[in-house]
Amino acid sequence: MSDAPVSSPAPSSALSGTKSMDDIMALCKRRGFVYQASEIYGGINGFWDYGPLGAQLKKNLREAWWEDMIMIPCWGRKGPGGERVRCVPVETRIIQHPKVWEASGHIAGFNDPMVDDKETKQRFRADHLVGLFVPPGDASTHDELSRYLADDTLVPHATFVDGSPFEIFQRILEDKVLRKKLGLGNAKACFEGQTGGDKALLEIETRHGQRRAAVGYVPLTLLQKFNDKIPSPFTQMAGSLTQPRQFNLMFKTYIGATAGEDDIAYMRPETAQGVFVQFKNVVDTTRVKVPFGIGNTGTSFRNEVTPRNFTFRSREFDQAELEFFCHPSESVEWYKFWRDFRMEWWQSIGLKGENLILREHDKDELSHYSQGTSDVEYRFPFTAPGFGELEGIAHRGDYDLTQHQKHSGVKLDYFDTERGEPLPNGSPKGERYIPHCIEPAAGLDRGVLALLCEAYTKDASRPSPEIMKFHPRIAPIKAAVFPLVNKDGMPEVAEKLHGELSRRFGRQGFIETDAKQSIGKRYARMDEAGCPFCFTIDGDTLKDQTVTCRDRDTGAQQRIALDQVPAFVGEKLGVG
RNA sequence: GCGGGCGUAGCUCAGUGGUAGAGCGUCACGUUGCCAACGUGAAAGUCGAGGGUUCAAGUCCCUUCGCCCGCUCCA
Repeated sequence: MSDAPVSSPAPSSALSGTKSMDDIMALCKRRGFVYQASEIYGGINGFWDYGPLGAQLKKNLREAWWEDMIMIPCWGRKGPGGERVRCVPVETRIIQHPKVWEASGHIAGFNDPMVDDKETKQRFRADHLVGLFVPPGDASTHDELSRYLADDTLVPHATFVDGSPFEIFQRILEDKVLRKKLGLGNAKACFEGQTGGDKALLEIETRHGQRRAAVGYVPLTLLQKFNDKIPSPFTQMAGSLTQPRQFNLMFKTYIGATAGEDDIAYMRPETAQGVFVQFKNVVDTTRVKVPFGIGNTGTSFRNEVTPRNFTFRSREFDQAELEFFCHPSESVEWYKFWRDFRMEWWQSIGLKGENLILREHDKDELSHYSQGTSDVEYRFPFTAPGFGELEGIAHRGDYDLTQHQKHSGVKLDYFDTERGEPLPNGSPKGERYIPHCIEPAAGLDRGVLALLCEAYTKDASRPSPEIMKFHPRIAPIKAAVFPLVNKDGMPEVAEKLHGELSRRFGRQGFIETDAKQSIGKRYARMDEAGCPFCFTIDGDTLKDQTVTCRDRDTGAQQRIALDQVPAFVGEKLGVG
């Protein structure tokens, strides 16, 4: 932490789980952090706006990310190879060629058909439905049974959703009670060695004698044709399942004024693909050398099934993503490097303590192409005692560049002039490869929400019980200047100091001043808004040129020289 | 999409079918001597929206929208 650019506030010991989300939401509205979108029209489900303080808070978070990831990556630290980390930005469009989303897998992956069981009110993904298929005639070979699964002609004898075909297969083998319930006699595994993840073969006894049966995924086409005949996985009764319904998680739009079906485009569900699509241009035009990163920030859209939990699962949200490209042999080292740095970074802006965790995904949780994924997770009041994801750091291998190379027909490999056997003239021969990619992908709106939840503090012993303890670096209001009373020359001194602080720090956040009402009330207002420091001009200021500096978190006061105030603020904000 | 809860001033909430209320906050004026001080005054509401019952609806009924909680979902 010694190279972190700013000093840290006192760690907050309060667990998020003990804070009230209702209180936090009320304060967010009252102080202008978060408003409901389109509120005067009744609001619109899944969308939230930021008020003045929220907008500045989010801007500070985005800029902290930009500074520490792009301009001076990792606070100037060296990467695993001993060189400084190098990153460049791009800014890519929300709307891309529709093929981008075919290549990335989002159009397929974000269109999961769902089925509801009308009896039990349960919903499941249609492609998770596993059936036990008992053919009417004899089907003794793997191929013959497989044909039934692909044929869409055989209605399953029973269905399941909580497991892979192989797991269901094992359950049927081992569970006598289940077999009885399904009207089956003895069962044993057959075709040893041919059982696999997506189908498995059983030898069973039924009323009609010895049969061979298959366990496999129920094809979608079969569900559409026979869904009134397919038994519910929850009751094994037919007739209670709905038709498979598309849940379109991609936002669709139309390009051009005479929009028709040919003009369909999609709003991006993540900013990362913009980087992969421009990878070749960045390499060709900016003299970057692997290893290096490309950062991209901006708005993304997902038609969440159920937007919930304040701004946590909004349908429109901002991301800050870095795609870091490296040689395959160094990728695991870089993955660990970024994983650890990103955790440290969130801690550096105030998410201290046990509410923040780094969670390494289990092997079976990983995408098929990933060699490692970690989440930085925060214990929100609404997830406690569980955690919600703020950022995912994924080892994506060469998956994305390979996909786009395949779909676009454009070569996306990289010629590394510093690798390969030395040539007779001493220079390396060079090596051509598709770089591996490490992706730290942060949610900015979730980050803001975590900062709000972490900052929110209720302290009944204080005259103003609600305090937003933002880290000075991200606090939307940086400082406030008050005349103790609105006379005797104090307002003039306050005005001068306010002007000076505004000139020096007004780019980082608001500098407030207020001469109305009691000093306690003015302090209290700043506590709720999360202003870390208040400077008060009093009678002594006129005599000895000192002011009171009041600390938000403790309420403690110290006197400092009037002309030292800008230096004091600069040091606390880390901008000298 | 299902089930439950809620929706009255900026916030927190009272409100028995019969005049729209309180506290806090906000603003103005006065006062002021370091923690939501005090006094006086003011602004602020289509009672979420639409329809119905009634002489009369914030209150009863129906529909709808939004928020919260639990399911479901989150490549």
